[in-house]
Amino acid sequence: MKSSIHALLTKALENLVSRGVLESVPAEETIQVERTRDPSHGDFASNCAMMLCKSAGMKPRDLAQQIIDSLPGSHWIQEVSIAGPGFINFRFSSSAWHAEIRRVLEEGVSYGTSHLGKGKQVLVEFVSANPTGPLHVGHGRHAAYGASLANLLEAIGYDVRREYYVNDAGRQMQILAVSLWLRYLELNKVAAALPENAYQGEYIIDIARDLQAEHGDSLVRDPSGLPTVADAEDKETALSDLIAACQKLLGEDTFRIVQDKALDAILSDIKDDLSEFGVVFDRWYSERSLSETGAIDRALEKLQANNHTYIKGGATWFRASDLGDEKDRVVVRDNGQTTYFASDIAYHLEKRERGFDILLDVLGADHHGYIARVRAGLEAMGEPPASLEVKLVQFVSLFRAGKKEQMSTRSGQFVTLRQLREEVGNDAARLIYVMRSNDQHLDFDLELAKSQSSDNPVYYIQYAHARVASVTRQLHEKGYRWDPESGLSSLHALETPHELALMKTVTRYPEMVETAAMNRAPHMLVHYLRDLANDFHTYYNAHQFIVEDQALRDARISLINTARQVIANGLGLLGVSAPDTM
RNA sequence: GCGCCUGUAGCUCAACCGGAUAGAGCAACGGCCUUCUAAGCCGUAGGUUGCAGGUUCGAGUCCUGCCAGGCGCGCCA
Repeated sequence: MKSSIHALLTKALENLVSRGVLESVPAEETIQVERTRDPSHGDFASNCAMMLCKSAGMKPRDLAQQIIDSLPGSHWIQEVSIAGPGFINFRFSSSAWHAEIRRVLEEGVSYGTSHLGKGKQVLVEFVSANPTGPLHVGHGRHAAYGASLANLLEAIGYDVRREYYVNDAGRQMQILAVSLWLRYLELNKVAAALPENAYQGEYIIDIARDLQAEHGDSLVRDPSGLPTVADAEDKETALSDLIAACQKLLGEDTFRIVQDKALDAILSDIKDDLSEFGVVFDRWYSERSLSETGAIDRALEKLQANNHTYIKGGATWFRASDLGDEKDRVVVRDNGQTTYFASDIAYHLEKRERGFDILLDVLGADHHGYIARVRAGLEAMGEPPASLEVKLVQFVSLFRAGKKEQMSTRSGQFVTLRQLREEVGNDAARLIYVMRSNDQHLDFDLELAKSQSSDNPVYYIQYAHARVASVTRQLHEKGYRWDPESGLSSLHALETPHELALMKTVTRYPEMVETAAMNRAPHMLVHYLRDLANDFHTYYNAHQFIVEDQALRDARISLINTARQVIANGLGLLGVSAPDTM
């Protein structure tokens, strides 16, 4: 509906250009059309006269009048007027609303989808948590946000792929391997201290048990010669020494067996967890594979070929500061190993090589330092830096009975995503996670999420859906049958304020999907669905749907079914179920 | 010290690239179940949008400077 006004305005402006009133038709995005907040202003408003008055050398209201005079006729438009400083207000005829309501029922599950993003490929990378332990509640927010965002982008026509970058290389994996092996020694009654800065979590013991079942005591070695971490001044360095000593003691192949055991166990747990949460990925991209496939070498060669590197102190540096980063970055250490950053830009280069137009990364707020350097990397490799789009997700604080819970992965003290899901349910978790803007800290209150009350928006929205289903059941019990065609041709019978309001909210859905997707803001959809549910509940309380008059009954049932359809579609994009009974 | 995010009703938050009178929920108070699910609805009350300037027809939104909170600034990943 919005786009039809947009089209009318564009036509009018073209007419004015041909008559010499305006110099040129402005760019598409400068012609803004918005829903009005106040119904007395009509249904839609445009500020284009105010935007263009300066270049036209006219007063805004005079230009607005000229634009109105140049509008092509349309039987959808009932009234056009000038208001305030120069707004052009449009009011749709009831037949226009009825046509849109018909569309909802005809298009069904695909109502709200569009082709805005057609032909563009987007790679949404999200979660990408280190596979060193189970996902916790913070990762859950990334999962819910990324999945909803990907769904939204898909709904407006983008070709979307979802990817999880698996950090299966590097120091954290080595610490994990050592932690597992020490736990395994424990199970084999060999005394060995687990350093406090190793992974302490209970889940490591479970994996150690598996390792023992598979390998018996064949991986046991005498740990007495290993360095201790506990008394060391610098515990991180001491831990590195311990890693090196373990690698030597076990041998590279055996160490790898232990490490891969930990990786496989944890990764498969993460996969199960996410899949149960309704979050699926097209690909789990191994960091390790980047060096194996030569992607890192390709990236480094590109940097060198474009003269963006230099050698200092035996290391290879990338001149990131030339391209907007705050300092230069090491890509190859003096010991010849490439850095995590080298993998990172190689991964992003590889995404571009696969043909993605938009590289959309969902990252934790603590990663904001990456943006400048990865963009610099892309630019240095000859890729457009703007192709990288980063959405930062702020932290989640978990509250139980008004008390904040502390979390730390290494110490093993955290609430896992799985525990959260079991406690509050997938639906409540998915919705509450995306209810707030991504750059807003989220206070996740467990008691609130569990409460089956109006505090809890998920129930409120689902309840609206269930009520429509319930009305349909009642309808059949009373021996009636809903005739959609009769309902749609009787929509003129719906003229109470509640009915008109619901009609307008329902038909706002396609615009909402578009806005939420373009703003990368699933929370806008949540707020919309709450509004819609509110309009429905209000209507439900004010009027009886199952009435004697067949035309009126069919019209009302048709209308509430469009609300049901839109709620189902919207919740679907958010990964939340739309139950028929509650 | 530098950088990113945040600051809106008692609390948790909205406000669609700057739009018309800043909106919801919770909490508080008062009403609505012999009628399709009361997990609901209606009403009342609640604001100098952290502070001070600036930009313009118009600023919660943009710019500058302060104040407060969170996070980040490794040849870690």
